[in-house]
Amino acid sequence: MRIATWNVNSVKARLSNVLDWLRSAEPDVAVLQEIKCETEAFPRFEFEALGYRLLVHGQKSYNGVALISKHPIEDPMTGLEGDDGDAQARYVEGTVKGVRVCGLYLPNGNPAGTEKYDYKLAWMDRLHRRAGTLLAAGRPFVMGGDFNVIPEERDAADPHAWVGDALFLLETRRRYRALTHLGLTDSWRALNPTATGYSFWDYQGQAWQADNGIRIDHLLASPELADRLETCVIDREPRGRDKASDHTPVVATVSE
DNA sequence: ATGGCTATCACGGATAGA
Repeated sequence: MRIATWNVNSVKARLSNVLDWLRSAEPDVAVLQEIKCETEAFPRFEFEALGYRLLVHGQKSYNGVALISKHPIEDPMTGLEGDDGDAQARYVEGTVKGVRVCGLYLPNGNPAGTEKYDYKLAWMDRLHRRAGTLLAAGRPFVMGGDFNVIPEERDAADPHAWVGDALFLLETRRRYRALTHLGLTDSWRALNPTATGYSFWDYQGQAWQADNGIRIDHLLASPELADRLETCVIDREPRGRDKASDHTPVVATVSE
């Protein structure tokens, strides 16, 4: 079973690129971030034509996430618990073939020292609580998405450029580490322990051409799922295309 | 580098991203 995450940066602007990739990579399940459209405006037909079922949680203009699956999606859920006043569409959850798949778009948080950063940290605390709840259930799950967290210096081509940034601040990384300390496994890092790999390259400054990237898109596997991990790769191909998203997909394979 | 690209909304330029 192939599980993917991809921040597409607008599902409408990226439609042909996303569909092309789905046809070639054939993930069983994928979580998409920054669809940037309302739920009703998601290009449902085009995805269904490729055999995908959809769980969409959108909003106008910004954010928006989706879970797409070749298999039935059971117990669908949208929104991350813990703040009834949070109107931003950043979280979706559903069970596919016995695996609880969580798709998330973690707040960017810049600039640090503002309410935006406070929102990011609070959101991470809520995610931590959700992970604890799922761990207590004892069933396999994966939290995948754009975490907007550079876990370590080696996850940035130019780590000094990120000092003071909300993606790399100690408080941010500490909270990410709290998730792994709960027992979640960073799938790509676990299977590529000494490799360098990035999942995002800025549109500016020739970042892609210079491979000046950061690794911020992650698939965190629960212990039950980590035992089944076979491969995890960052697929750089879509990033090199015309009209590319600034993120590229991360794909894990788990035994059934 | 004072984020020098991109998408959205809405039709100019602000807002957000990372």
